[in-house]
Amino acid sequence: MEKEYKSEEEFLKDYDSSKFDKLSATADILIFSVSSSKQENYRKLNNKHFSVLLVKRNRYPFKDMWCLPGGFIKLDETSEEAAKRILERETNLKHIYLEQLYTFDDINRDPRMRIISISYVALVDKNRLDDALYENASWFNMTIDENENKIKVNLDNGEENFDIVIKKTLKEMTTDRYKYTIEKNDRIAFDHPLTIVSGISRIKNKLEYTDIAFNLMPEYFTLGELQQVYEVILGKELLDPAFRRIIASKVEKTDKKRVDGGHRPSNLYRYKRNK
Amino acid sequence: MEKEYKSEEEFLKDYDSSKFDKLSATADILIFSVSSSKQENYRKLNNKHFSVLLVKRNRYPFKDMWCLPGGFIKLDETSEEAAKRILERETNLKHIYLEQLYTFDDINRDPRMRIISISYVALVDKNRLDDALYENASWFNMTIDENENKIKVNLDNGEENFDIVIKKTLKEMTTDRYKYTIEKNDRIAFDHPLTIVSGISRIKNKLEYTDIAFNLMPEYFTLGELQQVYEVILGKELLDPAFRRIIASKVEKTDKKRVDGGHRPSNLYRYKRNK
DNA sequence: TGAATAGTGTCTGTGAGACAATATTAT
DNA sequence: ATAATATTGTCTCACAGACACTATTCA
Repeated sequence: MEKEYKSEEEFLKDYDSSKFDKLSATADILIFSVSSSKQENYRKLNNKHFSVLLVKRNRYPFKDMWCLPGGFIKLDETSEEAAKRILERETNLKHIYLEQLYTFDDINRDPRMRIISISYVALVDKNRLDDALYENASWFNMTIDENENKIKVNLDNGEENFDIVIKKTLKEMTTDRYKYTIEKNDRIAFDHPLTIVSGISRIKNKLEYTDIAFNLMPEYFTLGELQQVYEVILGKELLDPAFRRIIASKVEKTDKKRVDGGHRPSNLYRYKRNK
Repeated sequence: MEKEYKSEEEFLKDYDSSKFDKLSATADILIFSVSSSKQENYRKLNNKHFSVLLVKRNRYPFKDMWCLPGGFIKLDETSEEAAKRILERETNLKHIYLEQLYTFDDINRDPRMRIISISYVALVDKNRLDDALYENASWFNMTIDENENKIKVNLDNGEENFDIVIKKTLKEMTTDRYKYTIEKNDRIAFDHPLTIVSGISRIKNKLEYTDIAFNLMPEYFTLGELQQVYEVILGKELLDPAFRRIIASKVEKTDKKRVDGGHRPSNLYRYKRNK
């Protein structure tokens, strides 16, 4: 039998918050960037890679495995604030592109207790980072190989190299939507392989119909560099003229040039907001 | 000073889960559908509306206001399972299109305590519903009016009629992404106006590049009806030939016909998965 | 017969894909 | 001179927007 209250104030004064189940929540962040590796041939451009920042766990659970930077959400901060706090801790940067991705909450995703993970995607321009990373953190280049049924992501930080494989199964009641399950993974903690794959998929999609790519770029860039960023994320080559046509309205030419090697120098452009 | 553990088992046996902050979580569901209202003129088609199911709160907090169907997530169920449980309670239906929308977690979004809301969008075909709704629930037709800075949604269930107004402000560091803040709302509880607007926006977007619309349709439908569904959700009229071209590959003609009023009968179609 | 919806034909402009051609640099 | 990238020109084809036209029903 429930007591009758006359006002919200009266109700709240009486409220016993302990009668409902409670759980812990973490904010986990996919910090994506594009890295370039030097080429042997002085004429050639640097190779670019789509990369993600992972942290080596130095404590249980999943000790010695890699995981996404993350941390418990405090009672006096939102998940986004927690994400920003962690982002600053890992990269020393504020004002970074950040967007909520998905909330993962399988019952046994953490062996300790019920912990849900509110995941975020951050995009950073690696040029803004000093090389000094937070302890145990490392950039992994990703090579993505996707077909109808599976997504394979190879992760390589120069020292360790391993694959994660995710199985896609069509959800009933709909098309175009998949349920992801981990098929192979022995180096990444928790359900973070799912987070990685979801994040890649989100960024791939948004790349085509938004301007998020510019968050991965420095202030001045060449159209070739920009195109390479699109290419490594989309995982396919684009035709120069088509790319330039599409991108034309989003950039403005500057009077600077980049002299790069044994080939024609290129103009530097800057991001221009539309309208 | 942290104790050294030799194995994960040992660590877990010792683990004290009380040392981290805990909070409650609810699953809140936007149940969308398309309703049709009868026309006076026997020749005309029924008017269609994009509609959402709201529940009148009969207890504090926000007593007597409308809110989304929802409930606390139990420790032994995922948020999706909770959403399905609530969906079945409200509509008596299983196997409904359901997708996670966003996790809202402003610190003071609930006056009782820290409660985060993991929101879901469900799409139902109203024809599958018996009219007997769960207690206090009611379908509200939505009329959406959006410009660069604001989104106004008029809600009407035949008895009550009111507006919510949401202000859009561009997030820094990006284009195309907005922060939503409630500018006007006096009939809807919690931050649910934000949830409603986010859900509308998600469905509008997905309508154009996925097949979700068919989740709002009965098994057999006319192309005119399907077009109307697109029109009421997108909030604009479409040209018949263009619509039929686009949709052609997703439907198959059946030998049934719908005889409707003082005009030419139309063929009934069925959803056909692509390839 | 007329009002209403159902369904089709076709012109036009835009824009992506494809490929060729030209420009410029360091060694 | 050559290998490499930078940049532009242009043809074609697919397709969306626009609008006109025909078909069919019931009161």
